[in-house]
Amino acid sequence: MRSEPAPYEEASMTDYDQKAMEEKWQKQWQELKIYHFDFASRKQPYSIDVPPRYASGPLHAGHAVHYTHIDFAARYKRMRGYNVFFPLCFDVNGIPIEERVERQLNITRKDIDRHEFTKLCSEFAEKNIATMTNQFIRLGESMDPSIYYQTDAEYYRRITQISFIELFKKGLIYKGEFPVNWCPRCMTAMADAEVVYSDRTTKLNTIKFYFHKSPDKHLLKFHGIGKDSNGMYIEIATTRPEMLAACQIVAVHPTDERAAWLVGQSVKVPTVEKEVKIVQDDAVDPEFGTGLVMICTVGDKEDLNWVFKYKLPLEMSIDEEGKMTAITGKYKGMKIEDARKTIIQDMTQNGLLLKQEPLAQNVGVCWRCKTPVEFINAKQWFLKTIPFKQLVLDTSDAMHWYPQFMKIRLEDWVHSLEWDWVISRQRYFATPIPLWECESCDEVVLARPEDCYIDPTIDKPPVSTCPKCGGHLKGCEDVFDTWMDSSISPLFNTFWNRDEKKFKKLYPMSLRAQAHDIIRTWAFYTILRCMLLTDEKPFENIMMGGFILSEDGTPMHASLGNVIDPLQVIDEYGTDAFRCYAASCALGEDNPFRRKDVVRGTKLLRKLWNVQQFIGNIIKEGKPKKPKKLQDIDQWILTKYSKLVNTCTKQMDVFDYSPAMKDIEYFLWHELADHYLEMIKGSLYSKENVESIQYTLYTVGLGIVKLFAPFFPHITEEIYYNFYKSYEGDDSIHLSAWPQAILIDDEKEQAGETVKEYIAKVRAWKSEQGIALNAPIPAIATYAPSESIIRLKGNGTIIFSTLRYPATHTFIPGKPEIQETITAVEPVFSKLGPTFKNESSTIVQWIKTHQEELIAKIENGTDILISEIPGIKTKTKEALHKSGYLQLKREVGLKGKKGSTIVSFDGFYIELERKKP
RNA sequence: GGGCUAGUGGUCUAGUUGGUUAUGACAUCGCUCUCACACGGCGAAGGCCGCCGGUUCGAAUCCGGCCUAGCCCA
Repeated sequence: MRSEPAPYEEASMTDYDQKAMEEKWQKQWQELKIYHFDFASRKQPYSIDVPPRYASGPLHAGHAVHYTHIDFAARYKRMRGYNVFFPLCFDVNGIPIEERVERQLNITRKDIDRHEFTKLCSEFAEKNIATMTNQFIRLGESMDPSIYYQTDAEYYRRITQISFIELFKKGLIYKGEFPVNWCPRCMTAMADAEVVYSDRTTKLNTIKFYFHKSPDKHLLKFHGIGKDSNGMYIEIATTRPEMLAACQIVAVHPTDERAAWLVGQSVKVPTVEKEVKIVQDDAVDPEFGTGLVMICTVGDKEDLNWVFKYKLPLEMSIDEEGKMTAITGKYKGMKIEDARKTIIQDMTQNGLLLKQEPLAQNVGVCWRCKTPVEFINAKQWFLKTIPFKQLVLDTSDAMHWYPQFMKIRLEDWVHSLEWDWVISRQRYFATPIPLWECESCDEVVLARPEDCYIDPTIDKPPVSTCPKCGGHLKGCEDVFDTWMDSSISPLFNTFWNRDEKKFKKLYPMSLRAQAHDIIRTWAFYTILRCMLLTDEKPFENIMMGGFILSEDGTPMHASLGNVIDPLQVIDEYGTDAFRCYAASCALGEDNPFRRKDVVRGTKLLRKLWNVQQFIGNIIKEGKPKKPKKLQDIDQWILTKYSKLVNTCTKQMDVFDYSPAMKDIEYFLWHELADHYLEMIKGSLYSKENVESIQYTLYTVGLGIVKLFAPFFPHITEEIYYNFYKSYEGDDSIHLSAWPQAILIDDEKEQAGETVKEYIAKVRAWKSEQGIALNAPIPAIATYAPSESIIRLKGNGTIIFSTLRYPATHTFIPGKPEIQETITAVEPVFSKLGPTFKNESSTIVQWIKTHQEELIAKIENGTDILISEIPGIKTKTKEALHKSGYLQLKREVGLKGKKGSTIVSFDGFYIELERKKP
């Protein structure tokens, strides 16, 4: 059981039902189609390359926050007068969907007809799309369904295929070999997602590798080096002795004491006629086995990294049936397990095996049959990537990254690239690769672009036989990596290859929004593909969302049961409140889900609602006109408001939502509600300066609703309809113009601040004294420096009515005749430090320990020369107090004039009639 | 193992051209129903700013090392 505040429905507030209100607007916005991108518009487009949501399941809170961040941008830009392109879209191709379908139905894709299977995948995805479309609406996202797309539709796959054909014609596509995860039992290639990990115990075998040329005997003092009648050898521990034939290299850690002697030597691989070199490498774990590692192609993923680092040949010791290949010599054709047993027997007989010990191991196995996964070589299609590293880096430099540091991740990734992009998959549910191959001569026949979308497993090639040798043409059964589809989203969105006019208008797109986990995929591949096809960057700005973790700070995982359903949160607190949490997440940073911030959102919304009720009541007679003269306090709040508009606009421009919302919130809650509204109430009830106040309240009230509109679309729309729409005329606040600064007057702002502080201090004092805030105060006079008195006098009405001062109260420049005592003397560090450097700590120490002496001297009007302080060598004639090295803390004695009491706050002294006993 | 990011009262969080007295929220404890809001207002208590070292007169802030967490490493 959670103990939580009562749901908002039970709130005692009248006319405020967030849930009903949100439903009402969600429905109405759909009917009014207010988020429609208008191709005919003359407004400048702001186009957003939205992440097409992957259709493998419903949205969780993390997705909800990401899309909400994008929605903030869309709504803000709409109010700034842009024609916003914000498509509703889904990514549908790919392995994860295949995998979910297989698991759900407990089948493999090979169990049924290929096209039957893709149909099941499609149906599965459609259900999720329907669910998510509804989720987007409930989240208040302003996506436009009229520019909808999904990546598995023929209209989209067609563009994927055409883009491939163009790249092929440019000579950027080639066929090569590449290792894939392979289940030897199911005889199928596997995605990483299909590999599960399982703990099992295996045997670690320590094997002799003889030196090619026996080195110096002193090496024998090191561990892992031995000698027998056949010569000197190194000891290597391995769990996969059957892979010895594929051994390419032996590695040792560079800090290993043996490294200097071993690196560069050659050793003989047991059981096969082969010599390999010893190298040093950081990735070796010196603690594992003997600290010497044999690197095979390809035992595991780590081996693959070494293969590319040292450019080793891709030799395979295991074939697709899980049998040993020809390179293993006498073990050829054996099953893996049998080969391992036999080779161990052989090595034992030949004295090559030193020891065998049990080892707990975490191995990758096929999720279905639990057979350990192997790597085998498969024919794959590649897109040339390595030659374009610099092109991608230059392009990323030409874009604005938010936050900036995310660009470093892309750069790191690009620098670490070792091989080209494998774009083919041995899969079904994805875009078919649009080509045929000759069964006799391997000639490739491409599809004609005008024939796309095309499925070579069904459709006929453009020519009936191989143009080269007349052989039979076989349709390509491989499909594209899903990133081949999604990495052309900017091209699809902008009508590339379909409508040159629209393309020119929309490309490059204004904004790419995505999360940081797919920088190396989506961001990288998009930049690469789009540059290769258009020679221009795909977008101007890229905004990178962080990760949303579960409430305890761990990542959300279905298996951990900690996935947060945004709709549940919305059901409980409302969409606008959820969006308050979303806004509180800084861009690019990982954030745990904070229920408290949602609850806080409900409070903020309520405050906004209440303030607007108050304002609405005051402006109900009509749209106030700008009066000839605005009272000071109105100019003060208008200046504050204008400055808020300026900072907030700057923040929204760079997606700094969290500080923007905080600033608006602070203004609303404190400056406007706590101070301004309280200050003007008195005038309002006594009908003074009403026009000035009405104008100010209308301007600031409407402005605040507009500033909040991108964050809280529902409540702001409701308030707009209730109080402002009849005067403003825009059909929706979301179609209205973003506010502008209307008055910046620093002098009036200062005056207002003085009055605000004065009133706040007196109100706080009343509260402390237990005096009701609306009770009169017997204040006789206020003393303050003359510039403060001028400011206070200029706002006399406000002060008298707010604080309920008697009409006889007067403002007097200067100080009253009171007893003022110095209570403490403090050093001014920022002045002492730079002047006296090393000696400043001595001075500070002395000040702290000689308080009474100092206070006495200062009160007498004398001072202390710095040179008088013991231990000070600096020659200076400066005095501590007069030269400004001290700050005095004063207290006002309560003994004022007869019959009165003095209260003081910094700089103000208020003389009060003494309470009658 | 590598890259990036974060580590601040019980919980969450703001805070970089270095200035000694670190922001706010939630929770806790006082006081207070005042004509938009008691789901409000006023106030109090609560911190070796992850750890260690360095630079500096002075470090949450700059530098180095370490620990912990998140994402990515085809």
